[in-house]
Amino acid sequence: MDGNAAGEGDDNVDWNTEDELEVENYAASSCSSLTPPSVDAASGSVEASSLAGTSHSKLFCEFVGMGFSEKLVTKAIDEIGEGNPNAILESLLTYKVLENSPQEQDIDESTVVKEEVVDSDHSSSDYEGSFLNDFSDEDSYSESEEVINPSSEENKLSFLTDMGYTVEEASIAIERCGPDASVAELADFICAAQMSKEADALLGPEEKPRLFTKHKKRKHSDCDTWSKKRRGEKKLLRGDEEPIRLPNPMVGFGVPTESSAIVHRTLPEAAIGPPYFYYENVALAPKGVWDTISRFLYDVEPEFVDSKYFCATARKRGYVHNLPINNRFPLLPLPPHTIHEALPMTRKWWPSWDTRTKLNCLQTCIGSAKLTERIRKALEHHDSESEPPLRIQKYVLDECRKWNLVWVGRNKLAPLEPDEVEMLLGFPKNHTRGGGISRTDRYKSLGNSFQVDTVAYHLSVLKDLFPAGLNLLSLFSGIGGAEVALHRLGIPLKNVVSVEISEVNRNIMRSWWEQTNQKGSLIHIGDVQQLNGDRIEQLMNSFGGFDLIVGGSPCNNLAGSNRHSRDGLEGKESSLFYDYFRILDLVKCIMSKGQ
DNA sequence: CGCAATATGATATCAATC
DNA sequence: GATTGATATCATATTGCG
Repeated sequence: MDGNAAGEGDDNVDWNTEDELEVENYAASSCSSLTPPSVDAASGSVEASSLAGTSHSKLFCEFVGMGFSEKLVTKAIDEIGEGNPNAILESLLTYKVLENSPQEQDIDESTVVKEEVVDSDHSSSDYEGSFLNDFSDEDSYSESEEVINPSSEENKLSFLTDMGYTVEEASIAIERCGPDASVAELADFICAAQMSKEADALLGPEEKPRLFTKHKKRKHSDCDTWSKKRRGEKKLLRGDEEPIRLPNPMVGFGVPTESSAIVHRTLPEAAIGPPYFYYENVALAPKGVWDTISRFLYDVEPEFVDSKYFCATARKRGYVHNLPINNRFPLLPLPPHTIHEALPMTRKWWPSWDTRTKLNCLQTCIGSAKLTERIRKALEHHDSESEPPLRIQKYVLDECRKWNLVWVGRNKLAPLEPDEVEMLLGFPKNHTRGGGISRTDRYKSLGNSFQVDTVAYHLSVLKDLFPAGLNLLSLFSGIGGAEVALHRLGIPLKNVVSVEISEVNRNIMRSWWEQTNQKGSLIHIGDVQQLNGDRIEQLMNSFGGFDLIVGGSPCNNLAGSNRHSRDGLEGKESSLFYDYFRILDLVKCIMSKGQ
């Protein structure tokens, strides 16, 4: 790939590594404006974070043009920074494969490579061609290769078979997706193929959903109308986005206070458990994100719910799950449903022109003292007996809505206290307090958490199904919203495997676990990427599988309040969604094998 | 160094309007 | 149907302080 676009301006970048990972047939078709990548001259020394923020750089386009998926390219660039294209390429080729490795103690200078990567003699181009051709003979695949060569098909293949796919499926996927497809893409492909088996009866094989970004051309109206005729409301094709629409009102399949509840739905065959799964993220994600999430999670339609139907604060979230939806019941006692009920002290100072009855979404940051001072001064500028001018009212209300301010005195507004946030989200008082946790961390942990009443309503159907308790795999546990919800529902927790990167959050959760005298055992794991098939299988063998897998993967690259790196599902943290899918699919496969 | 305070838009949807 | 305005949003980078 050295030579083409790179020749225009960045010859200073050494694209040839020792690894000699050549990518041929570079075609920058998907890039409208192809310009040379703007690589800093001091390539290696550039701090990753300084450049990683730019969303769709030229470098990005270049890699996409090579045939890598957008999500992987973004992830790689985010992890490495644009200053080191070699490392990005390496990362693209190694991504996901290396997760086979259970340990990651020494992270050496080549950021991506956690495991010894010896490869290199066979540059991929010659090798893969022959490999694919020879592949019809299964026996030719030898397990003797101990050295992981992430760019080789063998490892992709073995990784996929480790995930539980058949050799046939894996090899077809490699063939269809191309030699440079990552394991994530391959798994995606196989998954989609499995999911669309039923659809085959209706759709011709050539009209299956094309999940990757390598679409050569867009099949436009013909396909569109064709599949619409067949499928009615839902279109499978990507490219001409038919985004999932958010419901209005955002009540999902039903909430306790509204009568219009859907009590029946038909899950896709591939989605049916065991185990039950429950995935959560922000509803207002960038376009296409929920389509992707839904596609990965076995085509289950997301349930979008605003927590304002459960408590005094809004929280618009999407939930993808395969739980039953009839006979749900809410947590008791019902939490306060209005600001006045939740925060009675504010009523005394609440002006009549502030018509809010619900708070907006509780976030990870709070309004500053400077802001509330500015507002106070603005309000004091007029006659105190009368209402402020409409212009002032609007300014104040805008800021109140933006920062969730409440009235605590005459002309005096304030952000919520941490314990008020705890209460509003359904956590026990002081859940996040003490033990060396700073105030800032409390806001952050709480802002990233579930609204317990909302989640508990969805999980309540499990109470009858698991009267003796359940085994829970909790990914991205945070401060344990799912655990608290199940506990408050009276569903015993037998074994809980909790994966949470933040030590602060792990401490909060362990503290809660001890204070609530849990009978089961709590196993903490730090990093989802460490949770590989072997570890999962070992855990499952020790107590016989998981009944429920809960996870809300990071939203920070999806959330609107992120000014810096709203990169979508391919962002550095939010792409961990794919680990949720990976682990869920692993568990599914292990459990479907029937012990 | 940890912590707190502060400033910093962009994206998406919906409703009204042209 | 296109445009415009209103509204909402599980955040990050930087700076200053103790």
